Amino acid sequence: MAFKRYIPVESISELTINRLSVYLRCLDQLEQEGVLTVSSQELADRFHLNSAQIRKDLAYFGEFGIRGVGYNVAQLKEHLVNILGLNEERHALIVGAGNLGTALAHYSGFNTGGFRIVGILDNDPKRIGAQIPGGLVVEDVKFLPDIVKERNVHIGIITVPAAAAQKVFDALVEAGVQAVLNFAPTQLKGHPEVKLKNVDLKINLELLSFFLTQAGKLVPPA
Amino acid sequence: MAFKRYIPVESISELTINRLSVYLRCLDQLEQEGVLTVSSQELADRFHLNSAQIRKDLAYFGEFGIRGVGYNVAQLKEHLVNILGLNEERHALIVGAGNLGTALAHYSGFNTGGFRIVGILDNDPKRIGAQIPGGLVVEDVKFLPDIVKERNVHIGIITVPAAAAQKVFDALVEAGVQAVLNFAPTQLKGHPEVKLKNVDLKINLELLSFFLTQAGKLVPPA
DNA sequence: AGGTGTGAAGGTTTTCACAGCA
DNA sequence: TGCTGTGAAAACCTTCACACCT
Repeated sequence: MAFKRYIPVESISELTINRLSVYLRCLDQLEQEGVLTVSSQELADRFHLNSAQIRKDLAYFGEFGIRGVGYNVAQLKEHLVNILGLNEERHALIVGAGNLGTALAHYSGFNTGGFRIVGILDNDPKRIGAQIPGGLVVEDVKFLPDIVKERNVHIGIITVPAAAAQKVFDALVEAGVQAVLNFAPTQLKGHPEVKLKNVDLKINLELLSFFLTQAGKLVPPA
Repeated sequence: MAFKRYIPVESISELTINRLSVYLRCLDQLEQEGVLTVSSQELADRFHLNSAQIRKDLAYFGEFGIRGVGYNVAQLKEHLVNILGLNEERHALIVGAGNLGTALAHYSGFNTGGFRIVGILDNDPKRIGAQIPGGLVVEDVKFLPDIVKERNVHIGIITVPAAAAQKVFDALVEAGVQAVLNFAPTQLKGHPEVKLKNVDLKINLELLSFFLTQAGKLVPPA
């Protein structure tokens, strides 16, 4: 391997990082099937991806393949786990014990593979004390700062209504959380030192609605 | 307005369509505050967007502004609602009555603003018949084709485990559904005539984990 | 004056295509 | 031979900057 100049991680696109997760899912499946080695072309054909893109994405982080052969499935999987930081357990705290927050608290995807929900908070006395399947109990949001420190929370998850989201975000940042996943449909004012990722589920429905409505139509040009 | 050559809707980026939804949220908020008129610059400042991008996104669909003034909030909102097809009610069917599916069935974001969940299906006898808050009852997935036709389902929502997702997707397509939102963490083989949108919630957590792990680190260059 | 609509410039991401290595 | 890793090209997306209109 030739000498390499190093670049900061911030210069890698989120699109690339998201695809690493996708590759990880694919490798999981191949491993379960007992496949030991896979080429970028096989991966691409099997999972409807682009082989050059796979190789480029991986090349940001090292040289993991063997020319003429491909990638060792187990090894590449481990590399991806390390790159994504999934080797150490991440603690997440949910704020907002409505439908979505409650569902995420016992959603298997959020309690496996390196992640654990360590608490769920609300400000509504009717919700505080409620049992969540999986063992959690809804706690009062006023304890947020203590909980973040005591339970070593890395990631905050906002599932409160839009109007309350900014206050919750500020409180999470103030308490020292480094990363936040926001499900509230509102544009939060960002603290630059905290990584914020917005997920508006309804946007996806609206996108589908757009295609249902507009299919085959013509619109003015750019 | 000058003559315009028309372009197919397919040539407009999903990124643009997603931003239309964001603009709609912003306009909702401005309308609630009683703001009647807004310029692209004001919108951008207020919600941390880019004014040129707002104007370009809107320009795909027509000329909605008044030079020297800006946009009429109520009018622009109505234009966006029409563009996104939210003026007519969209029927969605959830397949998979686990945590996530159940939560989405009574998630307010999925039962307002043009959308209505008209059913939730599962293949597990222990779940079939269960009451969902909001009035739905879990039904047997074997009735999927009939339900799609009888209830005029436009959008399928897949919340089954990854291993079952492809079969559910094929069944939805077979039944005549035109658009599908897939929450299962797997790469579905697409039927080209059906719009498929994947949402893997865990990918977002993994992205945050990546930034927590890699913050400030250096990696080999592209 | 003031803000839209839009060509053109600039930046980013994807894809191509092949040198080089196992 | 066969596949990786990677410059170069192509495609795509964002931002600039200003002509034009109200």
